[in-house]
Amino acid sequence: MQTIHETSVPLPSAPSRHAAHCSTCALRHYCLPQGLSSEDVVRLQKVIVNARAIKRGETLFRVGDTFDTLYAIRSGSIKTVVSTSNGNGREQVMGLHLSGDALGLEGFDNGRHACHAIALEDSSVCLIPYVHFERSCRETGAIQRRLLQLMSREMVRKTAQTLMLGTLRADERVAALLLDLSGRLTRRGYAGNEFNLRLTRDDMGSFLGITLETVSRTLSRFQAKGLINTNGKLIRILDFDGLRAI
Amino acid sequence: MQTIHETSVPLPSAPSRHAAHCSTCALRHYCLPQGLSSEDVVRLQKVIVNARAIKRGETLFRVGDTFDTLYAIRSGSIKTVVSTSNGNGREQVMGLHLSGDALGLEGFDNGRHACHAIALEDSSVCLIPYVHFERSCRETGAIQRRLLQLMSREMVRKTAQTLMLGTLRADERVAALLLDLSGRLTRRGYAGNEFNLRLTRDDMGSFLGITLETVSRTLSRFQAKGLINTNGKLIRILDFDGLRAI
DNA sequence: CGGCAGATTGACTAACTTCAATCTTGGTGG
DNA sequence: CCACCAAGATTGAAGTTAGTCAATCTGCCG
Repeated sequence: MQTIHETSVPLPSAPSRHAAHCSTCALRHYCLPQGLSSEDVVRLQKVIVNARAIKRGETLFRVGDTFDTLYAIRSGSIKTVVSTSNGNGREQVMGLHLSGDALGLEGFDNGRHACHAIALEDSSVCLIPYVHFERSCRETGAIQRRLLQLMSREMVRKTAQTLMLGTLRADERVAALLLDLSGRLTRRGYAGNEFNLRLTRDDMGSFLGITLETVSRTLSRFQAKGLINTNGKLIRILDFDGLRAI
Repeated sequence: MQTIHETSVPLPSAPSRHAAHCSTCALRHYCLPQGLSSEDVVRLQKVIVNARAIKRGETLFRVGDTFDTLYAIRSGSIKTVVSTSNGNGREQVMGLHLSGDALGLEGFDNGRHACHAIALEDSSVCLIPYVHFERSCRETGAIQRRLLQLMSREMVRKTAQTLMLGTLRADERVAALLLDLSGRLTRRGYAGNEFNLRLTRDDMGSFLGITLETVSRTLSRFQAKGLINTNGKLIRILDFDGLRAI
């Protein structure tokens, strides 16, 4: 009954499945179970399928892939990318997802994924077959509520992103990205003032709606002002209030 | 008892199909019931509370309001507005919602609304108390699936908006707005080539991430090129392909 | 050690904003 | 019903920001 659709998941490389039943899966203790009772968590465990590893640069799913699996990042980081329907080839980095984040929720709409998900570093994700998950939602109100909350949160996040693109200037956008990332890392227990930015300048620019040159110039200017210390992808924030004040 | 198409294709079908029993609430025949069996629709009817009228310029809900009700627009149009958390007062029109659209789904996240909803003309909305609705979701898989799909669609829409703000130039944005509106009106059975834009130039600019002057200039340029005919808020599209080609 | 993708920096340019001056329209009170 | 007023729309000119093009520079990986 526990059919795993490995074949429907479009990874070119052989997926390495963990033997352990996802004992350290981020989904179980970060992403979904918040606010669930222990019985509910047990129930949820049953529908979570083993984690699976993807290497840097590999694709977890692509636009148009059948949506039959929810993903939660167990470790690493993943970017999502979409293209203009216009067909003129322009594409944009839409999201940067860290460990504990859910992935693929946009697929509900028409049963197919609406973006590409690409690993920014060697990562591992949990897979949750959607059919099993849906049943759990129906059986357990708390799980259902949690899913709705997750989707709603994703909408709020997207709203913030739209607001950024609609109202902020280039330097404000860069500052906002650094502060957002810092906060998310802190909440995950990592250092919030010094981190390794996995995105290239090109990716950052795409995400922020500016060119890679503007990103580079802005970071240099921040450094000159003593707000940050940057050496390629390694970034250290020296003056949080200064960044917020931009 | 009329059977509503159990279609797996999630595109909103023409509302004219349901126009026959379109007597009271848009939600009942447009927004939610797509893909539901007739028994499910009956079940859904029970939780829908009477419509409520709001006048032009009035606010349906505000940021911070307790989230306990879902809304669906029965007639009219409503804009949603958010402010930068930064507190520097900048705000942006985030969405333009027409009859049949759901509203307020962002409130799941933390139990409070994350935006203002303001009527652009005299409108009426359906109210669905959330507690009742949640129960329906649990009882009926189809209703649950429909809700998830609605939220997912909202995410896809937001993604498109973000993509627009991140990649398009001013004239492309204006063209995209006109075409999007035209398509949505057509799908609702209205004329898609001539419509009354309820947004002010300021609102349009805010939504598109450009200034009202740029909006005005762009519309004038479109008119000079013979793409549209504009007289204040009344807009007639003369050359769809020309607009798409921008 | 060499090749190459990514990053930085500079000079120039295009696009959009800002400021400002009318013009138009819709609503309201006399 | 009309005149008036205020809000919205249009258009012009000047100013800024960010984009484009191009030339290095850096560091990583085989």
